[in-house]
Amino acid sequence: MHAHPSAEASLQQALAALTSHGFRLTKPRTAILEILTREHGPFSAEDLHGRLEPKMCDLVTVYRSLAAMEEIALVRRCDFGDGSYRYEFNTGDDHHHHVICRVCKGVETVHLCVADTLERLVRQMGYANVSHTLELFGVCQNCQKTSPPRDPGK
Amino acid sequence: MHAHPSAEASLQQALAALTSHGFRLTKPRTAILEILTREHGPFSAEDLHGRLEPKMCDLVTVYRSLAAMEEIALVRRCDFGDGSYRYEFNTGDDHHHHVICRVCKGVETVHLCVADTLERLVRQMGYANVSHTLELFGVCQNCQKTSPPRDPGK
DNA sequence: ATATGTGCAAATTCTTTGCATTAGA
DNA sequence: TCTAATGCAAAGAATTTGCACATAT
Repeated sequence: MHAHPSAEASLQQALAALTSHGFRLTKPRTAILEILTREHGPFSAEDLHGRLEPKMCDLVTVYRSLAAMEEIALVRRCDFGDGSYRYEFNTGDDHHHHVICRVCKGVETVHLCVADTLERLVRQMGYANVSHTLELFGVCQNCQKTSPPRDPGK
Repeated sequence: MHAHPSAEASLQQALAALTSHGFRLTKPRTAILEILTREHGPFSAEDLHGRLEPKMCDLVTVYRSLAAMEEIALVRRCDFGDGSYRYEFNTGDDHHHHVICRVCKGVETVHLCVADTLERLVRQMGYANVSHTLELFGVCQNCQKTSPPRDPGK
């Protein structure tokens, strides 16, 4: 049972990327990447910190590690608009988006992106280096059952 | 020279909406709505506060006013992922998105949305009450001229 | 050996809250 | 009048920074 096509391969690749960029291979960084390559997430810094072995490292180190990894595009930082960031391993090839349940905060992945049209339009407007963020929100099936469909909510 | 088709009309409508929802018509609220209906923004709370007459009100009041207005859908809160929120008047009828320049932080509006396809897909996945956020980022023409196209950016 | 990484504490930034005072309706 | 709105100060939450100590290369 493997979470990803090749979690192990991704991990090795990621570790190599770290060193090739002049970053040192430390226990916390390795541990963080192990989690990120095995489970899709995305995880908040605190989530991640909680999943690490008890005395692995300080929360600050998680933040700093993630910052380093984002710098070299090993991780993507997601913003679900709830005041904290989530991080996920950046496989590079699969551009995808998330559906976040407003109730249980669960996250599913949508492997379809339609923003290319928009990006093209924006390039035509004269912008360079165009990118985008797109997140979807809703109430998942489970949560619909649990609480009757009230709250037309935000 | 009018910024919007009918800034004045929007303002009156907005003020009416406030009272009809049991909110009182105060100077700060009126002033904030004047700005929001005249200029598209979106503005951060501090932007707005800076545009108000010197002693109009405290920044806290701007936050509280915007919260009230968002509650009754008079304003939309945007998240550009830079750690602060921007607010814009919600005309209701024009679903649009923004292009944010990474360099000068300027904002343009894109009157085209392609996320309907995605929303439909997500509904098919079983989600109710589906919505989305979509923001575009790039480097505007001006900023491309100013500084040579370095920084492949975030 | 030596620069990079880490822990701990404190600073920052944006936003929200508590409470006494002021002012709409 | 009488409740809702405001100002000021302080609390909160997430993230970042400073600095002495520890550690990967």
